[in-house]
Amino acid sequence: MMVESASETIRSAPSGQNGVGSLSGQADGSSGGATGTTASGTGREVTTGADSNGEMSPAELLHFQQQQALQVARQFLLQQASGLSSPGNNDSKQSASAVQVPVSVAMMSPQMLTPQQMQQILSPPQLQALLQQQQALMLQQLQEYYKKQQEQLHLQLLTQQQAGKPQPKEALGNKQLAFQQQLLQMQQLQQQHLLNLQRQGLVSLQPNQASGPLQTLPQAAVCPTDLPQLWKGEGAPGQPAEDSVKQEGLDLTGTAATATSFAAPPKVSPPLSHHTLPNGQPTVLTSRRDSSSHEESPGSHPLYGHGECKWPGCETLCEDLGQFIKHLNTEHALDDRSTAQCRVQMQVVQQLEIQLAKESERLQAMMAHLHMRPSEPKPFSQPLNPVPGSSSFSKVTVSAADSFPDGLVHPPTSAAAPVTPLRPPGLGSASLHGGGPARRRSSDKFCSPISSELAQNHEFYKNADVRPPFTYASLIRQAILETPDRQLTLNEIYNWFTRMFAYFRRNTATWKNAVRHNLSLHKCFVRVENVKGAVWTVDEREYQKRRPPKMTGSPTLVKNMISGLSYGALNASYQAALAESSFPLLNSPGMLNPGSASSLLPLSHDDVGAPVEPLPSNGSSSPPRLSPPQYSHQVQVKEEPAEAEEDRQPGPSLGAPNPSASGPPEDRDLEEELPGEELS
DNA sequence: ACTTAGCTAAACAGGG
DNA sequence: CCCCTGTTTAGCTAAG
Repeated sequence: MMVESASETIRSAPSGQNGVGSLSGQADGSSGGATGTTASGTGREVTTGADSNGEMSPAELLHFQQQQALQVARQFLLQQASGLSSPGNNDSKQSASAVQVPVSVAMMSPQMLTPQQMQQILSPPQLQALLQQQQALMLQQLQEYYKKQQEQLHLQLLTQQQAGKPQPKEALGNKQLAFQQQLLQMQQLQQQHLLNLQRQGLVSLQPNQASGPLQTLPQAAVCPTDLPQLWKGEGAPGQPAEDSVKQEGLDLTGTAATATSFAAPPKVSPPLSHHTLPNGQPTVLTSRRDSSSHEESPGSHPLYGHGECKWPGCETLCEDLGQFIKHLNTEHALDDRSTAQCRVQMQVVQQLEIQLAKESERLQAMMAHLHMRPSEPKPFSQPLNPVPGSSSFSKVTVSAADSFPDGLVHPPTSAAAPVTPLRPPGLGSASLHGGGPARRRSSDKFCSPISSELAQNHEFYKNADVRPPFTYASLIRQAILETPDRQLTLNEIYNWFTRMFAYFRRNTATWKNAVRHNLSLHKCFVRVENVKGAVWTVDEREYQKRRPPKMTGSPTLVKNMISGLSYGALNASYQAALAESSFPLLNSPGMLNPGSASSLLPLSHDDVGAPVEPLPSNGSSSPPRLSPPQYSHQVQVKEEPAEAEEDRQPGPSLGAPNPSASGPPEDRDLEEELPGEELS
């Protein structure tokens, strides 16, 4: 009894790490604290600084403020540049979790909770590519922006000083006002970054924190209507030109040359995919038209859904599309307000992108830390395809939208808008909800053939401390089936686990116990006495027995899968299915390109939980299915165990290199090590 | 509400 | 005695 309670606590710990269960709660609390302090701390400094210095001369005051602001700005830059290392990981979960992802999500949704999960979804290469882009962009932007700001501030300062004395109080007041505005802008910017940091950084605290600091800002920042002023007229006092300059500074394409002190690592290819949008106006127009023209063709409109207007902050009910259109034209016409809102939205998107970039960066760091092998870098080299911002974190969006201050003009990065299903996590779905311990049952069973997922991401699992979305049983089976003779000693199974998954390099007592437990518990695992000792084999029949019922029948599920998957997912699934058999052979784990996948021949599909396998007959259109019959797969006999299992293996046939009977168990170890998977 | 599957913890036994 | 391997029981959670 006592023990039990103890175990309880213990258990909770690990699960906590997984972080799934506690997504929002935990995230908010912990990370929030950490980041929050920093963030708000800095933010306040600036603010208070300004307030408290009332006694100084105006010029001094300004100077002081300026210095402070700049300092803060620098800090941010630094943080941005180096802060990736921060271990925090919650925030991503949070954002992800909260989201109500659109379509694509259906498939991948669950995954995104943890950063790890997110990573899973996005696939390392994608993340990396994205990350690189974003990171470069971000740095550039920041650099430029801050530089401009500095220039501007100096200019103002100068102006003020020159005119200072003779100037009447009024004038000075105006200038100060203008300056304040600028400062404000800067603060906003900072806030934004803070937000970012918070989000990415770790935990979240998002809600609280995010809103916290922002709220401290003058409402103007948040108020859409005021936004235009900020970017349009903020320079009022004096230099219209400067405004534009400033804006451009943010522009990605902006001359990189400007990058000075921070010499942003020019990594990545240039700012590629982003187009420059000089000002808000054009942008607005563009985005608007775009959205209306491309997505909605039939009777729908991207801004219209569930009978209401989805314009940010507007939830006006509209009975039909026509009415909505009317509403759109009247309420959201091209005016300052709409423009401002649009800009805010742009920022939201950008923030998301930045966040994604950060998460990616973190992933990269994690992988690096885990000795990602050199081969990994591949992704980097081809940062080309601008992975469409897979910004499906709606939660973030929401909060951001609400509170986002303005201050920057960014390219719309249209990419982010259309949430494109990055990768069919057909597999990943499992762990999605899988909170802590892996309640991945569903995925395991239906949608993700373990081998396929592994094939695609084994590199990832190998290096990232992410719990694989499969049950122990399926993993064990996979381990066994992967070997030529389809049998493994317990110790070999352990080795496989640790070799294949970074996750299983920790908490060994726990998972080993689980492995043993599973071996004993499930009939599908047959222990065979061997000369050398005992080995474990898989009784496919038994194994299949236990899972069939699941999704076979559920048409809805299948449907969902299909629809949710979209072609991309489908591809993946299909690929996965194909890949299954040839797991070891797969090489490009992280990437999914159908093309290559198709090249693989479906040897057999052993897989696991394969969704469809059990009931091929169900007429439903199951995407991935391969010909059912052949799943005889390679399980061929092992040397002596002629146990029950072999009934069904038809024949060695297909590609399985069958070592067949001859393999001395002893060697297994060796063999096992090298086989394909390692080689990849 | 109930059942099932899966995970974790732990006790226990046998063998080396 | 310790460790490893297996087996078994129990509690808990998520999902159906």
